[in-house]
Amino acid sequence: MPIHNEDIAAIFEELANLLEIENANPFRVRAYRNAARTVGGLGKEVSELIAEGKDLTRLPGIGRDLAAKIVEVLETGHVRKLNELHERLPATLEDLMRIPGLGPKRVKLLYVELGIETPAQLAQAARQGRLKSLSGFGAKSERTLLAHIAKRRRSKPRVARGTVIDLAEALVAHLKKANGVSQVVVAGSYRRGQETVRDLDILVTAEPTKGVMERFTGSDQVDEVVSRGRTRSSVILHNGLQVDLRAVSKDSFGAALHYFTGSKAHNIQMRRLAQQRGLKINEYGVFKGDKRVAGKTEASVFRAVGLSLIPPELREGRGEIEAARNKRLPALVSWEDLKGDLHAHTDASDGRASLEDMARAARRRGLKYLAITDHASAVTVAHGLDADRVLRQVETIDELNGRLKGFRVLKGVEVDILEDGRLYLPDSVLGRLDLVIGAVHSGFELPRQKQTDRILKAMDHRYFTLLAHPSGRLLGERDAYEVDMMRVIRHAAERGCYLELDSQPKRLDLDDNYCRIARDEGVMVCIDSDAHSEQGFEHLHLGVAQARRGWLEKRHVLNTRPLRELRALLKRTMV
DNA sequence: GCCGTTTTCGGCCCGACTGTTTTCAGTCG
Repeated sequence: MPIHNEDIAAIFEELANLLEIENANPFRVRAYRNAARTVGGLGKEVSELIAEGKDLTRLPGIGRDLAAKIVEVLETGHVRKLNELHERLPATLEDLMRIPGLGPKRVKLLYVELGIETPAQLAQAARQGRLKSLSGFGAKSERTLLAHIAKRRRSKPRVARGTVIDLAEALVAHLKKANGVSQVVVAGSYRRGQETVRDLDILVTAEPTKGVMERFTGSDQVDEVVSRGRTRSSVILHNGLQVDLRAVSKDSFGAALHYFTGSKAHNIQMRRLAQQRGLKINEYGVFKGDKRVAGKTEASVFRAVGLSLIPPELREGRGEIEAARNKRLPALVSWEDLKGDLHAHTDASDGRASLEDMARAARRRGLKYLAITDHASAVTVAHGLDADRVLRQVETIDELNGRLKGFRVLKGVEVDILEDGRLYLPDSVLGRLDLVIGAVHSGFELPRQKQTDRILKAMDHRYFTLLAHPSGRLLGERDAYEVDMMRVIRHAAERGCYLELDSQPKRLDLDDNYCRIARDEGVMVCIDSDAHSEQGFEHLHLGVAQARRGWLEKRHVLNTRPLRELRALLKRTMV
């Protein structure tokens, strides 16, 4: 059973929780939390870094002790330190910690004074009115804890960012109508373009703040008001999503926007940097003593600590501050850079619009070319094309290109990679096309080695150009299949083929980490819509955000090239 | 437990809101 970074992060997080309950040095606790965040947010598997001979103590927040514990987990699957703690504290205390309103101090009190170890025991004690005997607990605590347990409102699952965009924009429009409001921005992981979000953080400038707070907590979308203050309120919507609102003055807007955009790791690094320069950063500004020296704009905050503005998508504490300091920030790819789209479907397979309608919709979006890549598949649910129908579509495209001005439809196919690595269509057909996208649509359960070999073999095919949605994951629905992505990326580099970044809200596949690795390994990424309708091209915005999170510049993205250059790149040099 | 153009000790990011208090601890982001 391979140990993944998330497993190590979970162990460190549990160590932090249990140590906190034991009243350990809070900075020691924080060290475990920082390490969990570092390992969890790492692009590569730690096991891989070790295999490459990298020194783990060079990772931020990882020193000798924690590096040794990481190795211990990888080698044995557990950490002795955690086992020791479990001899004194039941593992189920973690479940209690996840109940809103319960932290280490109160969990410890519950356990030591009342012997409560599980949420069920807590509920029973609350119903019997026994919690009131503890200092810090009252009748209100008993009621709210019971409600939380009944609703099972634990840590909420993350949802795909693409599925909350409409909601976020509706909330912004709603708040803009409140009295005294001038600016409304969704900050947080949403603004950083993260593929999934746990909640929405909305920042407003308002004077006074009363009107906007009332309008926010009184919205008919709100199921429950968690907290309501003068500058900060928190609600849970009917769909379960938590939304936090923060109001600041205009003078603090930049500092607050920076602070609430995060990420946490980025903010901590920024504050350390400020400290080193004798400055203090909080959400109201950058301060030298009592004097505010910056804060009206985000740029002013960065400038105050000697940095140029770091785009939100990079603010993950993955080296962006160092890059800014060295004036080596990437010039990130943007929506305007995209010249075309190499992955779209028509009603010939599982799309909803005709070939011509799709082409015209792409042109309306400002694109110069579009590859039609219907499914060629044994999977009948997608109405896959067979060889004859592919060839007939080739003729239709030739005819359409004769009529379209200033736009080119490319002939392609999304062909199934069979379990043995062969492609579903014969060379006689594939050779007639401008590009061939290979995709895994079956055999998700193959073991890692077989899955990897299967994909590598497909990439060796003389007509293979692009690997579609390389991991196969569906956010919130299906995990990625087991595959050695490093070998896939390196093989793409050797064979001169490309990797797709599929922009579908639930795919966003490649993910940001592998985009960055592809960049480092010299493999170009293609940001595709995988559109199944005329509206599907909108999703390219999501793909661009993901690419930016992966530090990709225009030159790293295949479909930023004009048609002539693209054609040259699609001609495989290796055979 | 980590970390170092004020180094190997003595610091460690910062503030708002709630409930239970009577001046604040605990939790959260």
